[in-house]
Amino acid sequence: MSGSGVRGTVTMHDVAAAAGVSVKTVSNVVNDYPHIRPATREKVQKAIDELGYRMNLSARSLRQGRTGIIGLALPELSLPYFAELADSVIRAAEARGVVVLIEQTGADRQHELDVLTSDRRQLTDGLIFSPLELGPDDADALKVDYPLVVLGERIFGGDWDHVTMNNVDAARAATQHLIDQGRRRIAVIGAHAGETMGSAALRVLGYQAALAANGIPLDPALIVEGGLWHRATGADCVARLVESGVEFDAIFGLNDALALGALHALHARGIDVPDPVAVIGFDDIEDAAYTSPTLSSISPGREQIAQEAVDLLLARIAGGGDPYRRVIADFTVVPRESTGV
Amino acid sequence: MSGSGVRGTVTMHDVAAAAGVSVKTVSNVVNDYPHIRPATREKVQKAIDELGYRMNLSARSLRQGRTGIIGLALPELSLPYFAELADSVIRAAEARGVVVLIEQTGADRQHELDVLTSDRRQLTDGLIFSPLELGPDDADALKVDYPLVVLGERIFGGDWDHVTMNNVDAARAATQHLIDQGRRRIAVIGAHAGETMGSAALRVLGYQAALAANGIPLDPALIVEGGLWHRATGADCVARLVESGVEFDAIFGLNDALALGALHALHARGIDVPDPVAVIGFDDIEDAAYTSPTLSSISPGREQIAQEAVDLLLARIAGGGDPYRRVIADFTVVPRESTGV
DNA sequence: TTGTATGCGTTATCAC
DNA sequence: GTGATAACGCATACAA
Repeated sequence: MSGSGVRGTVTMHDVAAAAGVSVKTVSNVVNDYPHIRPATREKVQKAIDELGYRMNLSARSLRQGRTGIIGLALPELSLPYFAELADSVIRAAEARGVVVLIEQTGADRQHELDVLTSDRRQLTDGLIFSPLELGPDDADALKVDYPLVVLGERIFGGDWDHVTMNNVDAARAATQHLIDQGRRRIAVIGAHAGETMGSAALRVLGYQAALAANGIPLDPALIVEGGLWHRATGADCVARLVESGVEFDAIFGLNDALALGALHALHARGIDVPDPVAVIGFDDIEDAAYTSPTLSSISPGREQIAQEAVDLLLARIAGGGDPYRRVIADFTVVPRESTGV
Repeated sequence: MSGSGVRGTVTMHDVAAAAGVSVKTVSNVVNDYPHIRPATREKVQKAIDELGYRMNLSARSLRQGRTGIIGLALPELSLPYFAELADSVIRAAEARGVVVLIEQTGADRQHELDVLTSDRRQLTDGLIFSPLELGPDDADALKVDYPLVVLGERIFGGDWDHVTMNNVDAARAATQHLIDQGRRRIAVIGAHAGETMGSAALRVLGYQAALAANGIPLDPALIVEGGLWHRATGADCVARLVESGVEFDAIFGLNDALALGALHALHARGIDVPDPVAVIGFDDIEDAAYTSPTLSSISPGREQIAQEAVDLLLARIAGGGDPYRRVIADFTVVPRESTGV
């Protein structure tokens, strides 16, 4: 009866006793230590099976100083892009034998700072961090003493690994796509006024570059501010755009949630898509393929980002003092009905 | 220099030495033990701050037999309903001082079974489990020796806590809502043929009950099978429905993803919503408020489900041998444009 | 109110 | 190739 059904009761000692070996030998077996006599291994395995032994991971963590858990800090899972990113990160982690602890920062600056120094960092071997509010001034806060991989381009050049995409080029490509469809009065929604390094600023830069490359004058009235990149913000941006009376024949949503909100607001006002107004988003979330009309977007290579991030983090955890790396994921333009393709 | 900046190097012993007390006293302070002399507490706190002491959670876990982590097993985060559920669970957990480890089962039966016996269960104090494939025959697999809260109504009457909603009544209300708008030929998409206990079966039951209560004959041709409740499945169901040539003036998507797929497929065929075809979904995901037209749905009290689940699990972890509970969350009908309201 | 000593289950360092 | 034993850092009887 001993231990059967009672959680965590069977220890290596029990297995060792049952198999007539020492605990070290049991440890060797469960850890696939190379030099074990087959007969010994078999004997131990038999005892393990019969007793239903499960390793106590807390004990192992204490001893090794590692938990086998990695942290993933992101704004919120109810934003489809981050839900899909989390999905990919969890899959990548599972394939590599680690599990993922998710923390939501709610796009709150203080919360983003807290997550870096939280007690929970004790529980994880490293952190994949996708900040939304921290900026260049917070670089010091990111100088932490555990393995860290930062997603996005908000903060450059620190002592940590970085996985991002080329926001400028991708936004330029999105804008160029609209221009290629004959659009000249292209509004961009979700801009962040004071920002210089965030995704918003970089994507607006790409937008401006595309206009310039095509000799299209930049009209500041077409750049619409919008804080949180939620659907509601996108709808609100379009409302303000329409009320302002400025003419436009296309909208570039700085992410898909904004673009979805835009589609909704345009529909509510009886403005058809793609004519007279074309719409493109950014992120290529699953929704984009199912809206009416379907939403053109930029696919940021989410799977690649997730895998690179996990690989970099695990390499860092494994202890390489390698130079910090900066991985730039590929993107592609995904044309759909909302841009008339 | 000792330990500063080097992770995990400062222990209770160091703090005790610095403060001139014993480790037990340090332990008392960090655990808010009531009877400590203020002067002592202050002295210890000062040493903690100066040394930058952080408790080693692995050591605590080993000692206490608890990790402070709860597991959440769900099909996949890229399904919006589950992403939003995870969001709510993480918030509820955080408010109660525990963190959440998410595992995706991919709606795969074997994977759902594996998650119940995985090594990872060693890492969590309990599990909130949302199965999609397990059925009544798998009840034995759910007889586990750790705290478990099951979401949904797939498996009844075991020795575990249960949080669900009244699927039958909710589906009846959804159907009744369509009937109230004058619909008589109501198709339902996403049905599961052999199933008797799952959400699909229960919701179809509610659908049938509503028809019967209104004297509307049941036409089997209006019940469309659809395995995975993804958007693509919803689109496919509608395609088959249209091709079958059967007349219909409304569609009840057994979840919102199916309904979104249906909206997409109807739009692609030039069939307007809500006239001639009204559509209602189930789950009330955020998307529903932003589709064109907006999607009527059933709100399942997701926040309530998450909080109840976490509370039940923590109570069970805390050790109550209380009788197993079954919590039924409230639902509401949310009428939007897709049903002509 | 605080200190001492022991053990949680594992891995690692040595011997043998 | 395998065994004895000492940590890992904390919580808790038990003692004082």
